[in-house]
Amino acid sequence: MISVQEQFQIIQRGVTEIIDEKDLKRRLEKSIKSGKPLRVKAGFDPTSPDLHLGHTVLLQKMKQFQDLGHEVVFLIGDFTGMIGDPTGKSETRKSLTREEVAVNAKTYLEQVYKILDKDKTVVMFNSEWMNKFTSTDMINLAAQYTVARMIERDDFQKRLANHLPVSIHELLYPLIQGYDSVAMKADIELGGTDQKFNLLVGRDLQRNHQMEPQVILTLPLLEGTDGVQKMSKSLGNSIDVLATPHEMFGKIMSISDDLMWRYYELLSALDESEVQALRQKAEQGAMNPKEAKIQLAGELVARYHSQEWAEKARQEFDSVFKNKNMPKDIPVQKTWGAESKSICTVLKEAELCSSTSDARRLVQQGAVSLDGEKVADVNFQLNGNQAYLIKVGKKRFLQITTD
RNA sequence: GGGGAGAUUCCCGAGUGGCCAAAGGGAACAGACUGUAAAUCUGUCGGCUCCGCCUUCGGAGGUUCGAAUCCUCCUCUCCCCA
Repeated sequence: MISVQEQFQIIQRGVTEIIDEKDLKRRLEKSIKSGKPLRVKAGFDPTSPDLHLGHTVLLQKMKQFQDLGHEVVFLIGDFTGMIGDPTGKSETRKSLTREEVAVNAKTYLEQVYKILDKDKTVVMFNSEWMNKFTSTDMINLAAQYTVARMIERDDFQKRLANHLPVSIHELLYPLIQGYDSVAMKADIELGGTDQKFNLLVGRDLQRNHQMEPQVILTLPLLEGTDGVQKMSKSLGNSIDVLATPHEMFGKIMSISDDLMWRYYELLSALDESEVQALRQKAEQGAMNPKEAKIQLAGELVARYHSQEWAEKARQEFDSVFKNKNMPKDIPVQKTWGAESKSICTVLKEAELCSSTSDARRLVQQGAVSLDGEKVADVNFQLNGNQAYLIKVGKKRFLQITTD
């Protein structure tokens, strides 16, 4: 059994805040003595079923707990998902239907096991206990918190200050999340820094239920590819865990140099000191930052696919962007009939651009080429029954074949 | 219940009768450059049979030669009073 100190070292790494450290150590000690693992809770909203790198910061931490022999509970907020967590939202989220939630939860789990140990993971749904909740129970729960305390929360404060709506049911969200901790007797709860308030409510409610309050661990939020907002599917700045090797590699290569270091810090398995060393080298010009980025992209692709794919993705990237070759897996489409079609029509029909107008603009900007020749004329006609290689911008390709 | 403010193109946000497909910023896309799809600079950014036409400014009507801008009703939101 690993000692308290050693466990603490591992747990504490990369964590923003631990409330409360002493509690955590005490509980670890108790766990070692009794041989009873701690129950670690992390809740997920089944709203956006695609797991991205932002989620993995938390999942990696969960994995560490698993490796330390604790019981990790992946809690799917299928009940709360119908409310929609107001955290960090500038507006009320739309509620999901039961069916949507169910489908999303399933998709979610499939992806989670890319990181967590499937056999060791306990999955719970909070509808398990929340569906049994009566209106009376709900009122009793709501009675345990005051409005003043609830709207202390940052998100509510901001929205209130900006004259944006806050619905009553949103105030219930932190309460239900907190009650989950009571229902499942959580020892520890993990969450992003934006979850701090909700996690604290869990402690309060546990106390009210004569339980020892859970220890809470907050983890930093990963910024999306834009480098500013937190990674989220709905903001379109995410890198999905299920992204293809090429896509994942490419997206990581496209982040800014500054952001790369942040990704190193939060995602890489490298030690802090190793990252520091790398950073120094790059900043002193002893190493091209591009190399550091390639290394990072390779590491992550290898983690979610394989070493082999990482290598392939790197070669492909070099080939396409460094040596300006054509990518290998160009989408192929059969030619149409005998009649000729204008270039813009072809681009639009092949969904290489969103509209004919868009196609015209691209042609006018010199972004479109045909068999390596730039197309300058918006009305350029392509013959039917003829093979072509179309390129739009740097990354959109289409091969038209005759057979 | 009473009084006031507001809903604008992907997002934020100007615009209060024609000069508005609608300022500015962000995102996105393209071009140049480059160490890469970084940074920087430039351009584009409703649709179409594209130098012209069509459809947008919460919804439905109306006034007007002409409305995102004025009027009426409706939906939603915020603030103040009770």
